[in-house]
Amino acid sequence: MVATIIDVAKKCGYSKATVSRAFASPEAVSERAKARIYAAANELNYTPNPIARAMARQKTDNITFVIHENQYPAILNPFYSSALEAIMQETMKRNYGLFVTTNDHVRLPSGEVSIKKHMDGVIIAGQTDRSSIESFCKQNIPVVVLNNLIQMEHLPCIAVDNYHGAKCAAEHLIQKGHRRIALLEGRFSPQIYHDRHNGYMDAIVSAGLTVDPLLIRDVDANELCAETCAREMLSCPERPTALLCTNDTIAVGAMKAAMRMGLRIPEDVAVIGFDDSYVSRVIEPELTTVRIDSLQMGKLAVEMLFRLIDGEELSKWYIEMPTELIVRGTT
Amino acid sequence: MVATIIDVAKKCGYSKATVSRAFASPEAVSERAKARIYAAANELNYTPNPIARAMARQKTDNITFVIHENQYPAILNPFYSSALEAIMQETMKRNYGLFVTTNDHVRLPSGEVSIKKHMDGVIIAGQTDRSSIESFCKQNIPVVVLNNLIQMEHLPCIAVDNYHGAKCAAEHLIQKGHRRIALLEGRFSPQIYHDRHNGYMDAIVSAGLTVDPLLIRDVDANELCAETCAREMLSCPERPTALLCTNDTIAVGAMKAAMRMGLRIPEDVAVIGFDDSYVSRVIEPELTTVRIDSLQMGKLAVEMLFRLIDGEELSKWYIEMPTELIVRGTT
DNA sequence: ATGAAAGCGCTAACAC
DNA sequence: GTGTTAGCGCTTTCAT
Repeated sequence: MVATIIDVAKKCGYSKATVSRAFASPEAVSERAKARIYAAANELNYTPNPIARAMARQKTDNITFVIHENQYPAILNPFYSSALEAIMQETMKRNYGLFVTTNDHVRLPSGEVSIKKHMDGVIIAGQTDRSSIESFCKQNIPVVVLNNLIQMEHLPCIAVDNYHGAKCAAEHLIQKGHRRIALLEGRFSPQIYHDRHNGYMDAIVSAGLTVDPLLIRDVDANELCAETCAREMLSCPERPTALLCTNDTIAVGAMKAAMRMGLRIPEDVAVIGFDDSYVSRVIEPELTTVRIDSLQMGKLAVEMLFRLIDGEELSKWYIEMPTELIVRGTT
Repeated sequence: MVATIIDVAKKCGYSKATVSRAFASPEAVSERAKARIYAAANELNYTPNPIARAMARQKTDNITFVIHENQYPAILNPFYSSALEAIMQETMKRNYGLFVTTNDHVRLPSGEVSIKKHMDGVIIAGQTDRSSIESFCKQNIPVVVLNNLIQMEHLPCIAVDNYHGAKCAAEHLIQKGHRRIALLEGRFSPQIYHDRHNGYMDAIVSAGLTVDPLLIRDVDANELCAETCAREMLSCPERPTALLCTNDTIAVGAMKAAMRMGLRIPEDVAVIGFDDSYVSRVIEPELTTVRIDSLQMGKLAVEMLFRLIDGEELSKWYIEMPTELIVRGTT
């Protein structure tokens, strides 16, 4: 049906070995041969079959980005989408293919799970389980973990200095004169949750302010839930004058609550977000937020992964991304 | 290094055919054999190699989503990201793999371009070139085109009723009493551009209003450009009282211009967007916009593609998605 | 520079 | 229900 290397070989009179070389390592083939081979290939609409190539070379030239489904949405995820954008660009640059998947496993009839492995390497976004990573290791597939720190021998991780980010944000509010600073914290992975929580706590305590448990609330990281929560807090007699939110989506919800209650931002209530995702500059006034360079994070992940794929050594197995407070209009 | 089907066969005493069946069609294998085979497989950390499987079956169980790089950003694209989200979910449901790529071609040493084909089918988002589609056809790879109508025999396309959407939006503004309605149009593909343009024009003309060329402006579809453009228009002595924008990003830029000039929305100036993308509900007041069900669009694309992959007939080659005006706070 | 031949790991007739 | 065998389309020694 579709032309194969044999068809081309027959048509041009060279062996399939030479045809193969003409495509895979053209410098090893004479000009004369190449001319004939390419001509024959064009006539037959022949293009090399990458599956067969992968089979013979034991290499697919693909990598996979996995974002587990509990982190829904996957593509529309406000945090991971920009990391993925960068991963995509970098992967394309190297002429690799990119799989994107929420379920890196497939259930075998044996009841066991088996990883899908059309790929030479994997980037795992955030939450995952050790067994998942172990599966990849057993199949000798390099893994890089993005936005999560998993203690495992020779497992490259890129995480974020969340503690510092949250601390700076709280300090900024304190310095602006706020004394009742609420914390709306998303139910993220324990690691991230605690680091941001502790950053806030330490800033409050260091400043000699009292920690009011009523001002600390867990929320689901969506606008509606955040809005409801913020509205409740802002309705209290002793309402907070600032809302520190552990991601931008929560911050947007909080802003909506304030605006809809007729409060002015930042005069009546200040808001800070986290991540510096695209929403932070959509809302007006634009959101003061803790910036994480997630594009750079994605880029670093790809670079580490390709080093591993190429069999090189990694200078470090753990990278901590810095955070930086970006002051915009909501403080 | 990594265990193969042969290792398992040796270890458990069955032939590799039976081992293969135990994984690919377990119902054809006795319980006794399966028990032994799975046990051996587990000990060896064996999992079937999908490349070899694809090679033998001539089927990869993968599809590809291609969004050409001129439509940058790819993942962060406000329109295509939600279609991709749906495509992803649907694809995972069927236990297929999903490639995402901006360059579906790879340059061959022959100077020709060759498509990457680890996949059984392709969804192309928006702009593309005929030759790209023809390449896929020549390799017998089914293609579905999303958000673009390309006249080609047996080429499934899913596009949008842009004319109707723009017309409704303009009519809504007219009905609200607006007489100076500006049009900020993004430089999209000619098809989309013209349909939205004509929808606006027809509504204006039908209402007996005069078309003021000063009120019609092309813009790049980003916030900054839109804000600049809107600011200029709103600074004119005879400023428009409504801004019809051909996507939500432009509308957000326009809203920022108005807000920063101290104009109230919708009292002083009304704004309408297009797409009903995530930004429409981030901005406050929330944006009146023309809804396109892009999740559904993605879902339909996947369904059509799988029909083709499964060798079934398509009842129709062209689907036009309806549009619907969603009235929120900006009108 | 080119060719012959042995895989790569699996599936799918076909036979028993 | 299980085994035998012939591929799937390419790469890669090893010769020449």
